[in-house]
Amino acid sequence: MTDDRTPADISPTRPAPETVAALRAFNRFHTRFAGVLQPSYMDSGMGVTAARLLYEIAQGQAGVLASSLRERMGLDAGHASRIIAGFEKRGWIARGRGSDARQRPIALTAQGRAAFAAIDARTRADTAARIVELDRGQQDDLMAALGQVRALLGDPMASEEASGGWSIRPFRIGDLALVASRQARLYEAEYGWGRAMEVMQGEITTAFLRDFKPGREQAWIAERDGAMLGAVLLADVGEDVGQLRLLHVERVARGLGIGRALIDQCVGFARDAGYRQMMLWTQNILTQARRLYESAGFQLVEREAHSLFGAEMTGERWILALH
Amino acid sequence: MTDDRTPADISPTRPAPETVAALRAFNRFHTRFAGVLQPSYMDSGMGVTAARLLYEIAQGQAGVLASSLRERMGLDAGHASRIIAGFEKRGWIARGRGSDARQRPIALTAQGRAAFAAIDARTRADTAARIVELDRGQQDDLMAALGQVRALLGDPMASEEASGGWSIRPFRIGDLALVASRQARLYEAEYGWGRAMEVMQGEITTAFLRDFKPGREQAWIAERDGAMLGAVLLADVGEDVGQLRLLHVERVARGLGIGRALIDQCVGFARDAGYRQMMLWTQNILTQARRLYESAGFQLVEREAHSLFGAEMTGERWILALH
DNA sequence: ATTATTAGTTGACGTTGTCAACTATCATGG
DNA sequence: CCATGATAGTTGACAACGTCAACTAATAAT
Repeated sequence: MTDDRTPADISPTRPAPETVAALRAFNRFHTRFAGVLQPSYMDSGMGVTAARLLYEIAQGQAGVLASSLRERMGLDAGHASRIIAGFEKRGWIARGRGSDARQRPIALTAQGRAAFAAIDARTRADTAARIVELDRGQQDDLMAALGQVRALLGDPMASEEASGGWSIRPFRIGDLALVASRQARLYEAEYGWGRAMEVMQGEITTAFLRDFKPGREQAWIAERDGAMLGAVLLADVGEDVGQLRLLHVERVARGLGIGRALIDQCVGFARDAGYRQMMLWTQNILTQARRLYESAGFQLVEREAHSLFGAEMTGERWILALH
Repeated sequence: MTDDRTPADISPTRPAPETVAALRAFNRFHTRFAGVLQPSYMDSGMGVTAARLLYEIAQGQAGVLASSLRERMGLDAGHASRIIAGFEKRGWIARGRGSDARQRPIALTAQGRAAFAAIDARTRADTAARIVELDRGQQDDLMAALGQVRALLGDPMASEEASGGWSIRPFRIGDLALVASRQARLYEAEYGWGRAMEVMQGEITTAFLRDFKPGREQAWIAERDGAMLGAVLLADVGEDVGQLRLLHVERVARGLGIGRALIDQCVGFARDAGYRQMMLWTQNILTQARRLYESAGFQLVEREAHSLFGAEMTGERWILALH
């Protein structure tokens, strides 16, 4: 786990001009790409705003209030009112009465669902058509990059979305090297640990892959929409002891309980695999990680000062009995 | 180098539903994020369209024709005409006469440049404000992800942009593990070489890092806006022989001459460092890479059949005398 | 009971964007 | 050279989009 950065580490650096330029260029690109400028949404005969509104109605709970939609989309009350009235006239929605008689809860009719489904299918096909030439691997890359952008730009939806939330899966080809890369950069940025740490991470992941014992060992990746949020390894160190290694959670994903979930996944697997004990090494300055280990039941059994990564610190060994 | 995929490998797989869903979700997010819906661009008193038009005028050559702008932006002739007339009335542009008397080439006046600069600064500040909380590393991640998205979604601008084009730089922390990850996934997707290859890549990069000899060894990353497009390593194998290792170019970046540039960089460095000879191992089925090596002056000196990565293939040793 | 607030509607109105008609110029081919 | 057609840009009519403020009806606060 890689937390407890010192204040200096998280102090908001003023964004670099290149970053700002890149983001602006991307914004221009995407505006064109998404075709937001086009007035008629997918030739459906309604404007983009109406289409977005219909989308919100269709996705949300039946019985939404106009005010909630308006607020969510930043729409003018009058404008929204007219669009909604239009939907009603077309028979797409029905409006009832709420407990509050001023409210007129909106629900899609069967007809409305059909209309939305038609538009939705059209959009989906259109979107799909724009990425047909991407193979499976490139699609994964795309999803990861999209997820990364959303996470970094702070999309509040990204964390709660139906499609999304995060999940944990076993590692696949290329994952472990990516873990090593992320960790190397993360520790460098947060603690200034340099190449020594990077080499160690490379050695750990490569050795893990080379000697991988299916059923006895495993690595897990926490991800959201294909973007890696964290990872952990379980290695067999003999004598029925499993070592938890390379736990980390990306900064953008902290506070979601991912670290704990990864530890639980790891410990659960080890227990099922019949290990007698879990073991891990960590550093005293990784206090957030230490808290996690402690709360998962690990106990500190050994400490040793060293300066493997430049600065002086204390390595710690923690164990957890499994039976 | 990783080319010459068989037809089966590049056959356009039908996009997976998750990918389409992720892209659509991203589109919704970004539409909101970029605020394209807002009618007045940055409270500048003009609409988004006018703002975009002004941007195009300011960015392009002086003396642009309205028709060119219109066509580029997909604008209605009448609409554009009125907006441009508005700019002229405000004194932001001056219109001359072209060789063709129908044309009225547009040029920004000093006043127009000032007005644009003001808006541009505002936009830049606004954009910067949205990413202030990102540290340097996260900004790099963001740029890489943005570049990746643009490349994968096929932004024609992405390749030619002033900011961009691609460039080659020495490796930094975390780069080599990323190279290993990308290569593992690439070879897996294109040739089905599995874990054996992945382990090899991990071993090569880790060993390189562990025994790195500054001045004698180096690795280079080709990138565009922070997104890795390719890489190559130069390793010292003794007796004044330098080995070129792990050359690869991402699919989205092929055909730009990046492979050749990486080889040249590598060979140039080796020559300057005083190596006597360059050497490399490759596989017979990587015909695109072989062509590159050949055109760079390498000569095939040894072949050996093996099946290290599953399928039967022939490993090849190529050398290049440097003096 | 008075006052303020909230959900939603309606009318007036300005802005944005579309379409077609229009002027002025240029290009081409007999 | 003239007829024809295309092109650059303008203009007017008009529909759609969006904003603002006034309005109704119901609820909440005191």
